[in-house]
Amino acid sequence: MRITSWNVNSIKARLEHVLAYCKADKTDVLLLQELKTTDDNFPRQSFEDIGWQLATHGQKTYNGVAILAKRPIQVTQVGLAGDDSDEQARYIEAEIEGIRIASIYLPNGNPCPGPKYDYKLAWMDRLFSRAKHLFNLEIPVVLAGDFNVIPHSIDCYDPLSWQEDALFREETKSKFYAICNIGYLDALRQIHPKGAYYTFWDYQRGAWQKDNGIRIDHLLLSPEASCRLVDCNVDRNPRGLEKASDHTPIWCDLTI
DNA sequence: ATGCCCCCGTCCCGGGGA
Repeated sequence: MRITSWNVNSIKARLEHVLAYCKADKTDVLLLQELKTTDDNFPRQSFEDIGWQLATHGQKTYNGVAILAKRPIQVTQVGLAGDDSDEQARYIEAEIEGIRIASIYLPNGNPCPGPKYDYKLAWMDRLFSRAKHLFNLEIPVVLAGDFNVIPHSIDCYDPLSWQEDALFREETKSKFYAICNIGYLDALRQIHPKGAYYTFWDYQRGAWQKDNGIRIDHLLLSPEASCRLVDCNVDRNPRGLEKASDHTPIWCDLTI
């Protein structure tokens, strides 16, 4: 089973690209981030028409996450627990074919320091709690999405210039490592220990043309999932299309 | 030090993204 994560930067602006991806049979499960629309305005019918099922957690203008699949989706969580005052739509989780799968849009956190960075760190603490809870279920778990974290220097075209950025500073990485250290495996690095596998290129400064990218979209696997991991990679093709998202899909294949 | 580019919306500018 192939599981793919893609920050589409507006589902309405990217609808044709995403539909084409589904129609081309590129994946079995598609996790989306940055829908930038409400559940009511999500183009649900377009996907149902091609036989896909979907669960969305959207909001107006900003954020928004979704889980799309050819198989039945049993939603297990909408929104990230731990702060009742948090109204940002950044987490949805479901069970598909016995695998617990989360679509995650972790806060950016810039400018840093500041309230947005404080929100990012608090959100990461809440994600840690959820990740630990899921880990203890001893089932296959895939935590996937736009983590807005550059894990290591190898994941950045110019690490020095990102040193103090909210995506790469030590406090951010520490909290990301803490989640990994529960026992989750970075699927991309398990399959490809070395080399640049960027998932995001800025629209500005010709970043795509110069391959000035960063790896911030990740697939984290619990032991029950990682023992089934057979392949993982970044699909750079969608980033080169006209009217592309600034992110490109990352996928992993699990046996059965 | 700032903007570049792109998306959104009580919409032609400003907030947010990363």
